[in-house]
Amino acid sequence: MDVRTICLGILTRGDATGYEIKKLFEDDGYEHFVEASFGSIYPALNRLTEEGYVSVREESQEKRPDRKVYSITPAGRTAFIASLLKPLPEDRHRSPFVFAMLFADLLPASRVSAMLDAYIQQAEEKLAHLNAHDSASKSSGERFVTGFGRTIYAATLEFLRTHRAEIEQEQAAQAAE
Amino acid sequence: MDVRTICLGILTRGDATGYEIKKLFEDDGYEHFVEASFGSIYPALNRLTEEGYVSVREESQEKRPDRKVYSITPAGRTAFIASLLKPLPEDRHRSPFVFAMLFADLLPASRVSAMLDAYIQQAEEKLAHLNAHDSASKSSGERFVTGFGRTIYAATLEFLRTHRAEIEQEQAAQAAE
DNA sequence: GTTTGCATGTAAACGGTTACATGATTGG
DNA sequence: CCAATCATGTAACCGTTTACATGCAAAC
Repeated sequence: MDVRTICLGILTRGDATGYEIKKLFEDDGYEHFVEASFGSIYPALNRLTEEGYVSVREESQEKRPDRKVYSITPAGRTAFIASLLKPLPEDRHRSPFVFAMLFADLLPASRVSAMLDAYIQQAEEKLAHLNAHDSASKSSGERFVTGFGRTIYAATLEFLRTHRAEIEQEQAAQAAE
Repeated sequence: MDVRTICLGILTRGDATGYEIKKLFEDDGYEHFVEASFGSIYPALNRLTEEGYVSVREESQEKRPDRKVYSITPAGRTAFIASLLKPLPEDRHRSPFVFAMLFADLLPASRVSAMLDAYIQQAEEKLAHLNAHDSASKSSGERFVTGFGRTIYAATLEFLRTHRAEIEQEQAAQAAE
């Protein structure tokens, strides 16, 4: 899913600035599934404007920088929905952590434990973040996605806690050689 | 995790050609966590050779194209382990499916159901692929990773099956308006 | 007084994918 | 006969990240 489509999607929920688009994603916990940086959002928004998929109005603010508030146009809405009707690209998961675990036997036991600790802590934080969100005032799609995220993180934590010993013990054996 | 590091990692398990590196990853089910295409593997291998992290020997074969078999050098092994001792980059998950579910209310009910069906089927296939693999003749790290994958796919399927109605019903309500 | 938040943008660099080129063999 | 497997490689293209530039205000 490219940044263009992501921007259009968010704008179907209401007007927003480029800055807000980024914040919205982070606050709502969707950054677990889709990402975008400012360096890609701003150019995407400019291109969408040129193409007529969004419109802009500039707002001057006191004590704050000027902002450009974007609205999706009917053409943009149509294009967005069309993009969801096309076959979706497959998921991509890249996990340096999992890759590293593959080679646990080459690493010092302390490093493996540290990696596990860090990864577990991150998962806990992400889960807490998802739980912190009130499920009220959300569409069913949003509740579904939040629930999905919670399920994945919970399963991840459960697995890591019950199985970490299996690679940590291997380490102990190695070290004792 | 860049392709260079991935190649080095695989070569710690034994010599391989660029072609085999790709196949190994797919067969072992690691493509769920790390990806690499030929277009990135071959240049990576050439660069690693220049840098002295791997060595090559060319093998002429009858009835098959020539192959270049790569071996990791001591320097490569050291560099690989060093890369796993540095702080790991964070996981990246990009799921066009999850993104689309966020906007289920904008789509025809049939499309939402079709997306769910397709995603569930894919998860089933990936899970079956992981289960098909004998856990014998694997390092503890490999068993750990395979188990982790199984857990995630199982949790995914469980969630989707028990919660899909929540977004499909919304659709029904919309359609009835 | 430094960091954080608000706010937009550009440019270079990067890493990677896609498509293409080549070509023999085996299996369906 | 066609598709798949084996096998390597290049080049164009793509989207994105990173770093930088700017600047004020509020919070700590």
